[in-house]
Amino acid sequence: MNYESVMKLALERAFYFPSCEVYGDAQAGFWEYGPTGVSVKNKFLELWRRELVRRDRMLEIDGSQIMSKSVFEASGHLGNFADPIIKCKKCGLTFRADKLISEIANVEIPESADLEDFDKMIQEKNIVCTKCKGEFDSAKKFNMMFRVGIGPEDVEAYLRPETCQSIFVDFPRLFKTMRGKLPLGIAQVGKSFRNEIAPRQSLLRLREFYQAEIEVFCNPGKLNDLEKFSEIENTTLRIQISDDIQVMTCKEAVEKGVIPNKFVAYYLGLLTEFYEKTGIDMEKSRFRKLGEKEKAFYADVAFDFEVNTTIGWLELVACNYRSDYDLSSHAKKSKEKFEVMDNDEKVLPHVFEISMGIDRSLYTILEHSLREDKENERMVLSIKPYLAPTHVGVLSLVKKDGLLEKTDEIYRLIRTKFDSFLDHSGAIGRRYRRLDEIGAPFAITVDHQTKEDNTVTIRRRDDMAQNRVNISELESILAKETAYP
RNA sequence: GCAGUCAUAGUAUAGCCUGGUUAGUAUUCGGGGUUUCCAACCCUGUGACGCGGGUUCGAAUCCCGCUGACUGCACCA
Repeated sequence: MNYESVMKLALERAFYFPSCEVYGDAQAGFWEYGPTGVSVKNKFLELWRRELVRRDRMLEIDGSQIMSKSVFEASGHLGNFADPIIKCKKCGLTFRADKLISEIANVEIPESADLEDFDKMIQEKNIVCTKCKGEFDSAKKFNMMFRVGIGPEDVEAYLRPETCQSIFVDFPRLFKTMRGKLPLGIAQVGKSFRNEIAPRQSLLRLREFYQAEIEVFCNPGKLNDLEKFSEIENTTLRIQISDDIQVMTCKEAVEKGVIPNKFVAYYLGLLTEFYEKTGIDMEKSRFRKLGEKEKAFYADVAFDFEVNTTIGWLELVACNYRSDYDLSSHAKKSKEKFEVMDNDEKVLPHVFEISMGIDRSLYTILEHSLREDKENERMVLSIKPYLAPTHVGVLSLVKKDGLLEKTDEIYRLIRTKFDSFLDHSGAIGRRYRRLDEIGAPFAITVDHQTKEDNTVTIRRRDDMAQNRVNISELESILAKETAYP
C-alpha cells in the first residue's frame, strides 16, 4: 500500500495524527499516537524486548530526557551537531557559512571554528548573498539540539538528541551493580529530540521521536571470540556494499570479510530475525554499508538497515561500531573511570550500537501490512496477530433474543486477557470490515446456536473463514493464536 | 531553510475565477426500525470554511501575514 492510504488509515482510525491540531500555531514535526497506534507501538516494543533485550540478556534502563551540558560537550554534539549559519540581511536567505566560504572564496574553515573567523573571512573576501547581493548578518550557530533552561537561574541543558548518552554515562554504575560481564548490552526506549530544519512525512522525520537503542559493550580484542555466534550463523542477511544486494548467511559474511567480525555479524543477525517477525517484507530490506563520508562522526563501521517503501528506502536502524569514542570522551570530561575488568584484563570497552527508529518502523509495518481486498471490497491490515491493536472483536449477530447479554458475558470473560472490542451495532458485515481495517485478526460472533450448545463462530481476518468452537475453548485458542512467536 | 502547489465535517470532495438565501454531495459516526454471517434498506440526528488581520453594507470566495500539508532542492550527527 502507499503513503496516502496509510495516512488515511492513520487519521481515520487514530493510529497517529498531528499534534496540537486545533491551534493555528501548531508546529511541524510533532505527531501523536492515538489508541490504536499506542497499542501497536507497545506490542512492537514487547517483541523488541523479547527478541533482542531478553534473548541476549541485556539490561534495560530508562534515562532522563533532559541532560546536562557536559554530557553533550563530551559526546561532541555541542561541537559537531551545530552548523555555522549566516543570514542575508536583505532577503533573509540562510546559508551554511563554511560551505559558502568554501564555494566562493575557496577557503576551508572547519565548521567548529569560532564564529568570528567566519565573519572575518566574509568581510575579507567581500562575500555577499548569492541571490540578492545583500550583506550578511554575523554568523550564528544553529544547533539541532533543543536547549532548555533549568530552574530560576536558567542553567543550560539540552533535550537529548539520541537516547544512548544515558547508557554511556550510566555504564560504570550498571556494570558494577548488575554484575556486568563483557560483552554487555544495555538497552533503552524513549524519546529523543532534534530541531530538524525540514520535518516531513508524518512519522518519518519528526522533531520529537522514539528510539529503541542498544549499546553493546565489548572487549575490542575479542570480536571474533563469541560462542553464541553459532545461534545465528545460518541466518541470512541481505547486504548491499556497492550497487547490488548480496544474500548470504552471517557465517559467510564474516568469512568473506563483508562484515568485519563475528560480533557485528551476530547483532545484524539478531536484528534480521527480529524484523522478520514484525511482518515487514524482508525481500524489500537491506543492510547498507556506509561509506566514509556518510558515516556519523563517531562511527568506525556503519550499516544502515533500510526498507523499501512506496516513498523510497527508509532507514529504520543505524548500526554503528562506535569504538571507545563515547566512553573515552566521557572518561576524559568527567574524570571518572570507565575501564572494567574482562577476566584478568583491564579494558576500556568498545561499543556497537543498534539504534532503532520506532516511528519509522511502525510506519513501515503499517505500509507493508495494509492491503486492499478488491474482491470483498475491504481494506485489510494484515498485521501479525501479536502486533494487532485489537486482538479480537466480540460481536452479537443480533441484539435481541438474549444474544446481546450472552455476548457481553463472553466479552467480560476475555477482556482482561486480550485486547478485545465489543460491538453490537449495525450490520454484521460492516462490523467485520471495521475490524479488518484496524487489523483485528479474529472476530467472535454470538448467534442463535450459541444459546443451544454454547458455541460461537471465530472469523479469521485474512481469509474471512469461520469455524465454530465451544466458549470454553476460546481462551486457549486466542492465547495460542495471538502469542508472540 | 528555498521554490512550486495546496488548505472546507472523522475521511474524500463541490462551491472560490465572477463576494450576497439555511455551504452541497459521498462516506463515516450516534439513536431508532427491519433483516441477519460479510460495507443491504428505511427513519432520524451530530458534524466543516486552518489561524490572525485587511478591503467591503456584506468574505469560504478578493488582499496581506502566520501556520500546516504535499513535491523538488538543501539538510538528515
